[in-house]
Amino acid sequence: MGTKTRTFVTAHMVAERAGVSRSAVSRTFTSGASVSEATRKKVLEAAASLGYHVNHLARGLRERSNIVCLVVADLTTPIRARMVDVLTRKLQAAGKITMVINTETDTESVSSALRQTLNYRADATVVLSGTPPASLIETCLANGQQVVLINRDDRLSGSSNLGVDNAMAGREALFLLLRAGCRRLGLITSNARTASLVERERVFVEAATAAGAAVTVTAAGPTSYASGAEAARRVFGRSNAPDGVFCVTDLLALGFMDVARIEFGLKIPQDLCVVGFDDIEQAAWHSYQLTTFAQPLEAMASEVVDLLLRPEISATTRQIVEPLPVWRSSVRPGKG
Amino acid sequence: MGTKTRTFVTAHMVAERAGVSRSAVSRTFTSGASVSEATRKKVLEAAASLGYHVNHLARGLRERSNIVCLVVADLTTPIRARMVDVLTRKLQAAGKITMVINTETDTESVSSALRQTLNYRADATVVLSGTPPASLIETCLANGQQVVLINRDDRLSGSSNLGVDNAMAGREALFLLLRAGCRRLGLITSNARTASLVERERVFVEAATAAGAAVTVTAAGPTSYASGAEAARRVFGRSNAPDGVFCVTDLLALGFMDVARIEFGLKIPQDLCVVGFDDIEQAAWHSYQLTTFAQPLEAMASEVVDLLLRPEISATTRQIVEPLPVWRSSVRPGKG
DNA sequence: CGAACAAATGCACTTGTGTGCAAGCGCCTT
DNA sequence: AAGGCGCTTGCACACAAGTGCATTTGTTCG
Repeated sequence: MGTKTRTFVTAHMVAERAGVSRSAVSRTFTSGASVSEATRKKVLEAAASLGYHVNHLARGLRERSNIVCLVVADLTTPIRARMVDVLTRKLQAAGKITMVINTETDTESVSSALRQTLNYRADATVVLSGTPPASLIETCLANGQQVVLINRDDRLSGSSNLGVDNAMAGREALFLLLRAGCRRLGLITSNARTASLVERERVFVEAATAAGAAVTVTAAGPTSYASGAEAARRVFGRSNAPDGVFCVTDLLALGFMDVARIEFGLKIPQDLCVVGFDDIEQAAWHSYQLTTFAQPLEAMASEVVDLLLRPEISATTRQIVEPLPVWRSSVRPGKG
Repeated sequence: MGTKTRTFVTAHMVAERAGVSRSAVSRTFTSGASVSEATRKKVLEAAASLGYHVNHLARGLRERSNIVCLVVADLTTPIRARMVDVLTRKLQAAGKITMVINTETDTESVSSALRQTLNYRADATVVLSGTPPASLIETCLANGQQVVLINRDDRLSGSSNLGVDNAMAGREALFLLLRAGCRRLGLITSNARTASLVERERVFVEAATAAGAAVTVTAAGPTSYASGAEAARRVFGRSNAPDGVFCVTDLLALGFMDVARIEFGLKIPQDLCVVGFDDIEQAAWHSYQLTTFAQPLEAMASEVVDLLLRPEISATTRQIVEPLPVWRSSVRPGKG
């Protein structure tokens, strides 16, 4: 039976109703504070009847806000959606609340996102997309805010960095394709020159040329299914088409596979082997069965939470986690 | 050159640095307040050199917090990810910041999410998943908070409700299948008895029996690709298998299609017609080309923002938007 | 029964901001 | 030149919490 307040219930109102001081109300909701069982009960009753909820904004004025900001672009992408999902879950379990700032990947968008982060006194900012300018990271740190960059350029100082071992994936992808007997290699990437994508490309190409295999690199647009499809049209429209490709992203791989099979009648893995990266849900679908590398999202999220809970030791860390190879049937098994 | 503060910069520090009163600083960052150009400039310089950012938490003590909470489950689902994407975008454009609370669909999880919402003095809560108890909605409203339910049960009073016309989709799906010449109909749903899913099922089955067509209903698990796949195994393992199915969700449809084609060798749409709902990105992929209904997410998000900007007229509204049929090639075209 | 000690309570201050009110200041007009 | 008017500016309060310190209350032991 809440009386029509039309405004938020305050501790003061609860105190009045319960016939105690406001301090008593505050202590009732603070663990470890000294309140008698009798007043505690009175307060809880009054609070329940009024529908009182502690104002975390006011609490955040004196102590930590318990707010963590997630700066992210391309939220609809399966891998990003999963990152946000896992992170929000783990952060909630650690008593934090998540603010999501949906941005573009350009510097200006990311910068304004970071400023929002400061406006809301977030304990920490986790950047999943885009690359913030070093000066702004500096400002965040100067304000006592932690900054964690995930799969970003690792040369940014001051912040904590967390990323998967892209070099390992590049080498391993090459190994899988060579073992399958592929001789004309292709690398499919996007024209978003993210540090992670560039690294996977670089290592793959370097390792291939070192092994004496030629690689043609194709980038047909942003990191998407459509770009993978378009890349396939370009690649198979030319002579000397590849018989084994490494797509730096699963989304690219799936678009590439669809066009290769449907428009060019190729059989996978008989005529063409494909390796992806991310292990998005769709890679496991019956139509694709894509061999790829899984980002250990759970472990990465736990690592982030760990960093946040020990603010001290986090200065300029660089954590690298190993991607997990997932063998499916888009690559021929090695002989023997 | 920020001095190492290790704590957030306050308006007081800026005032000291600029040699003015704290009020002057506050007014500088409040549009429409009266400040001379000279002091304004001094303040802005001091603020920039210290890296000052207005504390929105403190501001939120007096006025609206500009925080909007999104309560959502199954965030990795493509349709949910898109909803969150579109909503965060529109809310940001309207000057709001989004808090995401990732919950399960059970009542207890949703309830605790709603309480968090109150704790952070959110101006409004938007519920995308699960169904909160009416009493808690009442509490939110009594606290002056708006509640918007999207695609939820519309019998919940007090809140604003927003949803797509599920009945229309059910009827139209039946029409498409009958026109394609399908005679043995199937309905694939999940065992998550969401109001939307139940409604689509109900209308489809009722309209079918009214038209003299038999329908077998199959639910093989939660709303997912795997459940759709499992449903196909059950349906085609029996005699009298359907030649036209309406899957209440695209994800179910895609799993169903994959198993029908790959494990049972059926051709779509020659042997089997499939209609989905949601128009997720994957429905448009070359492997599927699924005929489905698009949720007008942009329009729905705009509607939500509209509701938030006019708090008065929002009491107990029920807005229904029309889903948009998307014809692809998983259903045979009608003759003629 | 009184003293000593522990628990509970309230006062007042703190956090960072916005703003009403009154005072200060300068400029224009009569 | 003096009054008036308008633009600035600072003081003080409000917002909603947590907490140190002093005070009150209650209990137990001598």
